[in-house]
Amino acid sequence: LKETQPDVIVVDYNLPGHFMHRDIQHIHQYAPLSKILVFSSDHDELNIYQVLGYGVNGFLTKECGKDQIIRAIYSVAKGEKFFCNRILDILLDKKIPNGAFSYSPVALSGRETEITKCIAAGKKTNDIAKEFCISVHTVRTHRKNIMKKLGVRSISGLVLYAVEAGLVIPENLEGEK
Amino acid sequence: LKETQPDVIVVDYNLPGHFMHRDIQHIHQYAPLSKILVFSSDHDELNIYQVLGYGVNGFLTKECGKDQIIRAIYSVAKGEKFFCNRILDILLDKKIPNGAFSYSPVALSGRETEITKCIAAGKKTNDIAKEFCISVHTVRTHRKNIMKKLGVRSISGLVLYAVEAGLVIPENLEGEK
DNA sequence: AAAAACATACCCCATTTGAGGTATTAACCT
DNA sequence: AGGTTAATACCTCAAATGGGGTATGTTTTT
Repeated sequence: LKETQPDVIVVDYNLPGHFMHRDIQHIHQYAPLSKILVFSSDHDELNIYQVLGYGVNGFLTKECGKDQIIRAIYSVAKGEKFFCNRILDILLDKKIPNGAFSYSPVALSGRETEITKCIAAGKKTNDIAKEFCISVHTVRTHRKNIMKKLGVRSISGLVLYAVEAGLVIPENLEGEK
Repeated sequence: LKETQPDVIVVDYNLPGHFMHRDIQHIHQYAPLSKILVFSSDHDELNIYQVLGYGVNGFLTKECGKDQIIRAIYSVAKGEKFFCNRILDILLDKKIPNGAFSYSPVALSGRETEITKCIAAGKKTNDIAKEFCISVHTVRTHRKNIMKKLGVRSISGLVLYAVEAGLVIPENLEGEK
């Protein structure tokens, strides 16, 4: 592999005794210039996310038609990315809950939303109270109402909601250090 | 629009005085069977996420070549999804930080990772101790070490890290109710 | 063989959460 | 005028957190 440096590598992982999803990463390391097109029927989303994270250029599932497979290979070779519908659905439905419908089964009030953001950003009740010039009690009351509305029993749940609702972008972790 | 119900609708939003990104949602409502191909040079990622969340079938940016645009229209008409590289990069880089490189400036040990997952999933220290059959003290120690490694001072920060690292999927909030 | 990392367990203590309340004021809806 | 929601503020109390330690045994690395 190191010598050949192919234009496109088509990998089918999760075949018993063959490549595992972890190996994709190694392929990427040994042949960094090659385009990687994954072709797998993996159904484990975490696996799929991980593989996508390795920097592959395309991902097809076994449900794809021949036509699509051929187009995928050409597209990937050209430097484009090619993900089949199932993968895109995972990416969109699961990771982009920002669409109005998907995160508003419960509606937080304006104030509640602001406070949710702060909590998710790791701010302490005290700091939030200062920031908005209101009493700690008020912040606590808001938080309780929020958690009740969301049906969540911990900060963790609240943060997950905030991420899901797009109130915080995880990468902004920096500010919390 | 309601009468025509076109096969494919190509929308260019964010043109002053024309469609705004919010309108995409309405198009989707009035012509639910039409495929929507968005063509925009929007650079606001939150906007883009939102538009993607509305259920569009394709998204091209102004950097796309003619060839790609044509293929996009045909693909979308066929029921496939078509997103150009820039959009896919946003989706991948921002939402899938699983790549070894992007989340391993610090490396948590195996146990630490497991415990991080649990904490991010909203489990209490007690429950985690029971789950792994270890002492609460141990869990606390692990958590402290984790937080130190991550340079984070709260559960919130820890959860954000977990999301960023792909250890939890935000939508699994359900289990926390 | 020595050093570093991991997993384990315990102590202390001040601060915060979570969960249960109550209450007042303003704004908005009908 | 009467009801609803929002935002504000306060109370109590058990439980959990965060920050600071120490310690021991087992791997893994050097």
